[in-house]
Formats: sequence, C-alpha cells, structure tokens
Amino acid sequence: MISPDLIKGSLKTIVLRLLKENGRMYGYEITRKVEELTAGRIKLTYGALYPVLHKLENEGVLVTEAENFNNRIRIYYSLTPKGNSVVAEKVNEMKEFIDSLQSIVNLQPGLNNG
Amino acid sequence: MISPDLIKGSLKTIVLRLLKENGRMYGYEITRKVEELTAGRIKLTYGALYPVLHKLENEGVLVTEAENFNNRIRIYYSLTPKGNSVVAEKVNEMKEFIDSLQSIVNLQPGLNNG
DNA sequence: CGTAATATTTAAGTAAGTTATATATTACAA
DNA sequence: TTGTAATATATAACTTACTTAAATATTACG
Repeated sequence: MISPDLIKGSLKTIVLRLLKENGRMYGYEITRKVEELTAGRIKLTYGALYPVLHKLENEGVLVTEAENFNNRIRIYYSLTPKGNSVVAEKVNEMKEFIDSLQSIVNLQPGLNNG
Repeated sequence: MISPDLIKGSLKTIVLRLLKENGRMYGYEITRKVEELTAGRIKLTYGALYPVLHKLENEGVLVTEAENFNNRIRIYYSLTPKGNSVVAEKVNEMKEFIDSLQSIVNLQPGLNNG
C-alpha cells in the first residue's frame, strides 16, 4: 500500500482521468477501478472521494445523473466541456510530475552527476 | 511549474534520494539540485525543506556537519545507517507510486478496458 | 441471523505543507 | 555607495486536502 501522504494531491487528477476514460462512473465504481488499475496499491477513501466529486460538480467540471440499481442509488458523474479541458491540463501536469519524480528516483551514482 | 499540492508528500523522499546520491548536501544546494534535475518544474520552499531536514535529523535518519564557506554557514546533511534503509523503503514506495500513476494516466480508450 | 459487500454522506481532526518574515554575507551594477 | 540579487538558514502562523469516524440503507451469502 502506498502511503496516503504520497497520494494526497493526486486524487482529483486520478478521478478526472478515469472519467475521461470511461465516460461516466459512480463513486464506488471509481474506488474499485483505482484499486484494480493499481493492483491494490492505491485505495481511495470515501471521505476524500465524495467531497471531491461534489466540489467538482459545484465548479461545473462534472455533471451528475442519479440512477437506481437494485434499490441502491448510483450517482453517475461525467465530464462537462469545461471538465474536458480541466482533465487535459491536470493530466499534463501529472505527466510532468511523473517525469520529474523519475529523474530524481532514477539517478545513478557516477552517471549523471559530477 | 507543478502545483505544490501534487508535490506535497514527495518532499521527504526527494530529499533522501538526493542525499543517497550525493553523499552529503546542504539545504540550499538541495533546492538548486531539485530545480536542475526537474528543469525548474519542482521548486522546494525553504519553509518546507528546513523543518523536514530538522525532523529527519531528530529521527536519527540524518546527521549534520556545520561548515563555513565565505562567511556563510553551510549545514551539510548526510544519511545515517538507519537513513540508508529508510531511503530504500521510501524509494520503493515512490516507484510503486509512479507505476500506479502511470497505469492511470496512460490508459488508452478501448485498449485496456471492457 | 450476522457479516460482507454495495453505495453515499458529512462532521471533526490532523499534519504536511505554504506564506511571510527575520537575519546575514557576498557579488555585481548603476 | 547604494540597491538588488544570490547565497544560506530559521521559524511562526495559517491553510487545506486529506484521514478518521460515524451514520444510513439495501443485497447477498453462509
């Protein structure tokens, strides 16, 4: 398991990227998908996820459709046009972040420095 | 520039990884090196860096040697044996983190899902 | 009949950062 | 010589993105 402190800050981008991928998803589904894609290494907490979804909706980044499945409410989220451009920005930033971390982590003694 | 929220949480690992690489470094040097390695995309703030260095010292992860250069104090930090094992753990975790982020960011529509 | 899984909500608390300020020397330009 | 930028460290006050915890409700399984 990856420590929450490390993941902190990436939540929004992760959620938005998955929504871009899947068109629409509900909260619980997002947590499942993240666990699946990361081999259980990233687990989103509901206390973090749902407030973020609500916030993104209030900002006009996401829209919701409530549906009923087996007497359980599912609230599907999908990107607005504004949301689409936000994802693009966020994903670019995350790619730069990954590149940056890699250039630090992958340092090799005696090869890159002097 | 990568947003502070994204970097937050990685600071400790970045610092430790650089110290492992360079043997010993002083605070200001660490900020320069991170900017250099990340093409200016990650800028550490002193308000974050120095408290972290002090904390790691108190935990027995780092030791210090104060030196004088041009009438300016330089406090060099280097890893203790304990520090070496901490770096190893932290770097492993970060590699898993990077892998996880990549498996989300690099999703391709219609290829991995169904 | 109890537990696990599914599904969402939200209040209270934590802590890792940011922001701002202080201090002091060297170097360079106008 | 006066001011600004770079070098070098320290720390108090504040923010906020989370974690933790508790609540609610249905389905599924042993």
